[in-house]
Amino acid sequence: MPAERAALSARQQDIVRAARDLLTSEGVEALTLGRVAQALGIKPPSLYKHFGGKRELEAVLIAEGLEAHAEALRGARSLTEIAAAYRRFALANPQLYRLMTERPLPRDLLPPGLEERAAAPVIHAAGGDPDLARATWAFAHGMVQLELADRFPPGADLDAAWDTAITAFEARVRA
Amino acid sequence: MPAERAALSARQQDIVRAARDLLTSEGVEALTLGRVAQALGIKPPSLYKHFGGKRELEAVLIAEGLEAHAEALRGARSLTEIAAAYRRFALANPQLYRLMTERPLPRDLLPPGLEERAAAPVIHAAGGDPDLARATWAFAHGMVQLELADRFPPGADLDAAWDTAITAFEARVRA
DNA sequence: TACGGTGGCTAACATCATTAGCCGCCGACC
DNA sequence: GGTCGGCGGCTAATGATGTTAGCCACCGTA
Repeated sequence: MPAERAALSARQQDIVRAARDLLTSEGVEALTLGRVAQALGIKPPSLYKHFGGKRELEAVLIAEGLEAHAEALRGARSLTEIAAAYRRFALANPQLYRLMTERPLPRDLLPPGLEERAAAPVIHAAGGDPDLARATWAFAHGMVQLELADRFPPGADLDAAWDTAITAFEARVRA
Repeated sequence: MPAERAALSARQQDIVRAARDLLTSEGVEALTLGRVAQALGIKPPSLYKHFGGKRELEAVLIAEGLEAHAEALRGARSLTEIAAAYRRFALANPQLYRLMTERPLPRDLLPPGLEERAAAPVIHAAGGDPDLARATWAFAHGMVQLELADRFPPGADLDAAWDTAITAFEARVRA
C-alpha cells in the first residue's frame, strides 16, 4: 500500500496526528512507534494494523510536508520571494524539515509526481531556468540545513548571507 | 577523553581503521559496533576498553574527515576552485561526508578550533567576505547533499547548476 | 445466529548500544 | 623470581526499538 493511494481511515488519521504532534513537539528522535502508541493509549504492535511499519508512517508525514512546503512556495514570483518562503517554512517546521531531508526520501511510499510538484515553484520562480532553479534550491536547502544544525558561528548574519546569494542569483535571472 | 586530546593508542588506531574501512565500503548504516568488533575479531563490549562509546568513535572519524576536507580545500584561490574541491572531496568520500553532515556535530568530542579551521579556506576564497563565504558554503553543501541523496531528477545537468551559482558568486567577489 | 472484519493484546525475536563483572597475560618493580 | 597491576579480552545481562505471529473481543451484517 503506497501510503496514499487510498485516503486514510479515521484511525490512520488519528495515528498520523499523534505522530505529527510528537514530531513537532519532541523532535525526530522522539518519533518512535512506542511513543506514538503511548500517545494513543495502545501498544506498539497494534500500529501494524494500520500501517505497514514505521517507514510507511513517516512517509505519510513526509508527503504531507512536501505538499505543505510546495503550497508555501506556490505564490512566489521571484527568487527573493521563493527564498524567503523556503526559509520561513523550514524555520516554522524545523523537525518536519529535518524528517523530510535528513534521510533518503522513501520514494517507493510517496504519491507519484509529488516530488516534481514540490519542485515546480522553484523552477517557476527561476524563470524556467532549471540550472538556476537547482542552484537556488541547493543554496536554500544548504542554508536551512546548516542553520537548523547550528553549524554557523554564533552571531553570524544569516540574513546577509541569504541576501548575498539571492541578489547574485537574481542578477542571473535577468541576464 | 575528548577523543583527540591525547594521541590514539595503537589499538585505538586499529579500531578507527576498521571503522573507517567499514564506513567507506558499506556505508553509514553498516557502521555498527558489532560490525567493527567483528572486523577486528573481538566482541562488541571489548571496544569500550578503548572508546567511551559509539559517539566517541564516530567523532574521531568526523574529526579526521573535517581535517581532510579542510586540507582538500586549502590551496584554493577562488570560489571556483573551492567549489570544485568541495564537490570533489564529497563525491570521493560520500559516506564520510554523510557521517560528517547528516547529524548534529558532536562538538563536545571534537578538538577545539577544528570547526573554524575547516571553514577557513572558504572564507579565504571569498576574499574575506563572510556573507559570501557562508552563501558559498551553503550552496556547496546543499548541492552535494542533494546529489548524494539522489534528489535531483535523473539527467539533471549538475555541472551547469554548479557553474551557474559559482559564476554568480564570483561576480559578487569582484564587486 | 453465525461470520468475518476491525483493532486491540501478549509473547517473542533480532539488532543495537551499553554496563557489570570476571579473568588471563605480561611487563615492571621489589 | 615472585608478585601486582593494568591492559584487553570475555560472558551475561539490560533496555530501546522495530517487527512478526498468533490470539481474541467486539460489532455490524448476511
